[in-house]
Amino acid sequence: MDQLFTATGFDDPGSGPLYLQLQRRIAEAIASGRLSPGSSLPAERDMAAMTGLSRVTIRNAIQALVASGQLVQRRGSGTFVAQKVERLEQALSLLTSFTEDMSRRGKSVDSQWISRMIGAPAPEEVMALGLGADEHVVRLERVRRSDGLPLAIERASLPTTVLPDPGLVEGSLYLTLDTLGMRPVRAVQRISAANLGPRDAELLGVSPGVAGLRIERIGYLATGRVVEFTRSLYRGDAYDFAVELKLAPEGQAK
Amino acid sequence: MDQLFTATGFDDPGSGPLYLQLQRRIAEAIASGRLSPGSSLPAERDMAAMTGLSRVTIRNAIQALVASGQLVQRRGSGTFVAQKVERLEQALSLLTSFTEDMSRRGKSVDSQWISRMIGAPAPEEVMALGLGADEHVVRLERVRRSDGLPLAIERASLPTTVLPDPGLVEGSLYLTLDTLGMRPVRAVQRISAANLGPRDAELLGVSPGVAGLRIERIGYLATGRVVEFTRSLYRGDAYDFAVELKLAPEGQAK
DNA sequence: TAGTGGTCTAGACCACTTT
DNA sequence: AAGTGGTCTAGACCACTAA
Repeated sequence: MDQLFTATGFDDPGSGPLYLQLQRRIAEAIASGRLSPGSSLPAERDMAAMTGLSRVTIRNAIQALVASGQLVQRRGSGTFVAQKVERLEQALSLLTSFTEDMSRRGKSVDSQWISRMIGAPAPEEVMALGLGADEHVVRLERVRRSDGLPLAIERASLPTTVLPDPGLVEGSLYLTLDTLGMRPVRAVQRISAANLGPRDAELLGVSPGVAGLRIERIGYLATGRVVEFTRSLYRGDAYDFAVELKLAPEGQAK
Repeated sequence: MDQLFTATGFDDPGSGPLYLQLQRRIAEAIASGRLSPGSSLPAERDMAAMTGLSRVTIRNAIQALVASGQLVQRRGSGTFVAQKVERLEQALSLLTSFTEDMSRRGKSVDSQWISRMIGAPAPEEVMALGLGADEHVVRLERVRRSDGLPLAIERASLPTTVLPDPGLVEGSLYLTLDTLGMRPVRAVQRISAANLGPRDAELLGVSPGVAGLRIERIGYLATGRVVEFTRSLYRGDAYDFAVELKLAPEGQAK
């Protein structure tokens, strides 16, 4: 960190904007390990003094690194190199719950409940769950953590006819459904990517704008009845989903 | 747009930072349609004069909307509301190529080649393709577009023993492999989310930092031989991947 | 209380696009 | 040539955290 923030080497003409030059310097220092995870950077005002740049320029350089999750800023405290997050991989070919998936690979799992409630369904929920008039839904909203690290936000909606009481779910949702004879045997998922909003980012402990994996799942019983409608948001830097694809059988091709 | 940028209504105490208040105003105007896709916003200096805020604050408000793809800025030209992008959905259960997938739903497909070359494999490629010593790889890099809109960047690597000449691929890679008797029947994909870097964002016509869907695929012949290693980056706002999951058969459970 | 990041300002010059 | 976004500065006050 000693010669990282010097005034030397900032020659505008060839190397682009100053804030990008500084950003590159810091990114390389992190990648090379010269700045190790958890270590703190100098205060913004100090960096400005050391480099001869203005504080606004310093902030501009830092901003992208915060947005991409490489740095973390805490007001009143400082700027720090983010902890490395081990990237987990989930097989998508099998229908397993978060809890089962994690414990299979020896990770601890816990949930931080945000809300558990019964209410009138939103139009989106009526559609997804195929609800009749005056049917109600149970909503379970929680942050899923593994080894203490927030990995995903899970927002599940189920008809009260499937899950009468949200208090029944403690750990695994699928385990609870199992005991009720309501475990889905089939599910359809839609996967997309989106920048995390401020609220979701805070729940996951990352900066707003970081890329997240958004997954919508509708689970079915063997009878074809819909039992769950779950919207999850995974940290993009912490999760891989693996899928195995097969060629369509000749007769089935369309 | 007439009363969108007035000085009224910016009372700090209750509503948070000024730039967030303005950002919210603009986002709502876009969502409600008062600002329609393609229409231009006033120049930053004009917005500053109209609202009584400084230009820096205006830029701060606009920045997040640009980062999330709702606005587009063009130097020397202006700030515009982004065109709406129809969200496409791809079934992941079947092994199909981009070209086949798109034409099945009646979209035009074209590719913009970035490079087609033969070279020595990178370590990553040796790993994925299971290459021997002095085997070479064909690299195909292109931007995939549908109806003229860039949707994905595709970077494919194949052993020269599978595809001797990159010039053989014009449209669909899988169609070309088909004629060579080298079409994969099975593939494994890994899906994750990442913020797009400046180069990839430019190729896709979005702003750096926008969330993208990253997909790595390894394709196998019936014999088990690896034929392709493809890394793709999809626009997160334009693509959904759909997957159907099934419960593990009892006997196969582990 | 001292130090940190968060916000905000007024003004400046540059690079680019449009006319 | 005029207008636009892109970059940069010096200085200020606020909100939060830590000792």
